Amino acid sequence: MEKKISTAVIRRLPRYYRYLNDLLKVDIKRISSQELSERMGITASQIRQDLNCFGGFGQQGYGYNVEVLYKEIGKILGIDKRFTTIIIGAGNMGNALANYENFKKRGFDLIGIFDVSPDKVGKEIKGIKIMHIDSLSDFCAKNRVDIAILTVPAQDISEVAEKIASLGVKGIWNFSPQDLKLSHDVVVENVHLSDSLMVLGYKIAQRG
Amino acid sequence: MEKKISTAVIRRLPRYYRYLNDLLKVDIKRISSQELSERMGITASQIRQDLNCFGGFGQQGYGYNVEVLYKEIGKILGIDKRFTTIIIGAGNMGNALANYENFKKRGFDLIGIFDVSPDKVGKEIKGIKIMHIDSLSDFCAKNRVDIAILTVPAQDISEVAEKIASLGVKGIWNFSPQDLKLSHDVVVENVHLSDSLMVLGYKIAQRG
DNA sequence: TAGATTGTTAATCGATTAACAATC
DNA sequence: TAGATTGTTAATCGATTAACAATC
Repeated sequence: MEKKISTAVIRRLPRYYRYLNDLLKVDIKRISSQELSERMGITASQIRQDLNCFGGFGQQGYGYNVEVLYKEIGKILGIDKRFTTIIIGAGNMGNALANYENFKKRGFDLIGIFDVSPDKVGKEIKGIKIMHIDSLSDFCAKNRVDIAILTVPAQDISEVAEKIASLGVKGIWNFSPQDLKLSHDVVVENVHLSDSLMVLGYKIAQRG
Repeated sequence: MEKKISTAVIRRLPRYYRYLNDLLKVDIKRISSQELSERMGITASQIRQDLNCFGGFGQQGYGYNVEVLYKEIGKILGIDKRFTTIIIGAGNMGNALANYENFKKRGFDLIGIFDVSPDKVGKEIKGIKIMHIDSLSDFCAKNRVDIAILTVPAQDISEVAEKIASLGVKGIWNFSPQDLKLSHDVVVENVHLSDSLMVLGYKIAQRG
């Protein structure tokens, strides 16, 4: 019976990963929770608590070996694993994400792009032909698709999402402004850009 | 002495706003916290608690008037206010954001785009000329800029961010993978896409 | 060994949920 | 009025922080 790890902890992992990578770049070999805490702006206690959810990666009196910790967090995050992804919606956002070099490096392989627009279908992004969304089922039958990236501009997202979910996709990265309610067991990660911008606006207005 | 409203509450406001908008669209005039709770997947108690941070928008025995509540939350979020924005980094992501219709509707007016690349400077996106980043100071001196949207691909973001902050920008919407540490009092809202994708990967791997 | 710093337990703080009196 | 549902206080739950014994 493994203990449940809270979302708050998980969301901090990529942050740790980034900071450790920065340390590696400037050749820092070891770091204490205290020093890391100062750099990241969180408490040393929280860092130790977080890391100990996954194991004892440090050493008393020494701190943490940066490279070891970096690798361990990478392992926890599944950096070694590879995921196939498809993008649904070949608009500006879909295009931007298709061109994000970082994702491939992190184990996410783009294998298909879909759209409804006849202007787009047949064209290529990053050497990948844009297919019509009607061929989605076929494509998923022939290829294992782990993650669908939804960048369809608005409206009837739920239908598309439901379809994707039924095709055995394991996760959805949702850029549409809608929340998804799915009947299948699919992991959904939302990126609600408008929400984020509105929060920024609120905070600015508040600051006076 | 106004009571401090937690970030958790504020981050839920845009979500309420969206759901209320959906209700308006299908002509639902009133809603109880109970019914909204079922739609949104959060507790009725939390909804009432959240809303009462800002005022008593409901009516005992009746519930909430959808339109009134929608407008009130809009007011809280500052939807009536207008913010000028500039985009720094005219790459794919900058391009995608510049083309986002929603933002204008929500009160965010794009008034400038900047880049370093000679290929891009002089070209237009959405009728806005891309300027060289060296002209940023000049531009900010001549125009009030509320929000800077940072979509510079990587590296020395901190320098650019620090500069922007010194020019009197009130908020930064940060799409770079770095966290910003600024000496000025500027509101920063991060959109760490790689972090988000890694969390998705983690959850999928976990699900087994 | 002495000093440093972790791993871990206990204390605190804050956010969520439950309960219910107020009131439409 | 009776029924419904809010606004709000109190209880619970979970996450963060503090403290310190274990140990390198």
